[in-house]
Amino acid sequence: MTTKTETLPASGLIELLFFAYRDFISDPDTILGEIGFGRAHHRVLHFVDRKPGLTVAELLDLLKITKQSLARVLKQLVDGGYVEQRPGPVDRRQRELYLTGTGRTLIRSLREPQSRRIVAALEQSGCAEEDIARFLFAMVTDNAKHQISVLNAGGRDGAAEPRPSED
Amino acid sequence: MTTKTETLPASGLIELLFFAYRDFISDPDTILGEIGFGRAHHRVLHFVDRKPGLTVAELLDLLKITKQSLARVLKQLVDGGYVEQRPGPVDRRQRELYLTGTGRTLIRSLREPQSRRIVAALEQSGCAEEDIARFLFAMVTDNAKHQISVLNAGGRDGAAEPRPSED
DNA sequence: GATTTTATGTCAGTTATGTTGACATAATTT
DNA sequence: AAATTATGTCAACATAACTGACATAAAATC
Repeated sequence: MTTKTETLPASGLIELLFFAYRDFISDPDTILGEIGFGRAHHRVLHFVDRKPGLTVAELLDLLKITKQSLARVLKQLVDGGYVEQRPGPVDRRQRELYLTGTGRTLIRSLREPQSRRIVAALEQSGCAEEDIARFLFAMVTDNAKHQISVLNAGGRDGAAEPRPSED
Repeated sequence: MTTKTETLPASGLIELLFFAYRDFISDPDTILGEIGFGRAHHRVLHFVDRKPGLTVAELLDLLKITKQSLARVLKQLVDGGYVEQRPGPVDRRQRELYLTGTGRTLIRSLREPQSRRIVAALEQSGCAEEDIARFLFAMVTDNAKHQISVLNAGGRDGAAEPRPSED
């Protein structure tokens, strides 16, 4: 009789996710390192690009970090001319965040290798992007599901975005 | 004419990977936090469990961190009775690493919520585990592909594991 | 109009996890 | 006997997170 080695279902994917995410992140990390930035800057650039004009509070809610943590990287991004702050047109306490041309160039250069890697992986694996998207979407918490929906609904044309209660 | 918004292929997956990995990590993070450990401990526990008896050098190569970084968390894991070190039977300079019963219990409790989340996501998305596995495997670097293969080949029965050059 | 709440910023200290460089020890290899 | 290797350790440092406390200006409420 063999010794029973308890293996949970789908545990192979646990390890694969670790490696995949690590390598997925490494390309932009290299670029960021060269200009003295890190992942924190990357995330800010990403979301400001995804929703131009979003406020500091909205960004904090997406990143799930404290304002003190955000302040440091945001200051560096503003000082470096990657991000612009404008007072909110309706509530002047708010700071709306926008990427500058430089900021847009940087986020594009960070996304490029990631896009390449994903496209290559889709091809190599023969998987459909939609399937992977559905799986990854199903992996996130309900709160994140909602946030992603809002981002994809796109605040481009003033679609009245109802801001539901967030607890 | 509308302003052209450059969007790279598969860029939706970039954001989804960020959210999915963050939420995937959060369950074990909570458990770890309660006993004063972090992700670094998690990773060590995972790989020692995956390949019982692996050496410090092998672990460093999997984690891609320096020995000084590893030393800190490894010491805590050994002192806490989660990991055991035994001199290598053939080369007594090496330290083979093994989980104790406590260590195995802990890594199982960390894997459980992750397994649950993955299983639920597979069901919700209607995706096959094999497809996701193929995609994630395709996402990693060649070096990691090799490491994963070795781990899955399983060093259980003395299969002579050829250790190829690693540069 | 005065008070309270809100959005944001800032100062100071702490923690987790990584880094580099230098050196020590014991065991193996040459 | 000498050199190399596997591991450990000391010290200093960086990044990105954290908590707690307080400041300011604008908006909302009483």
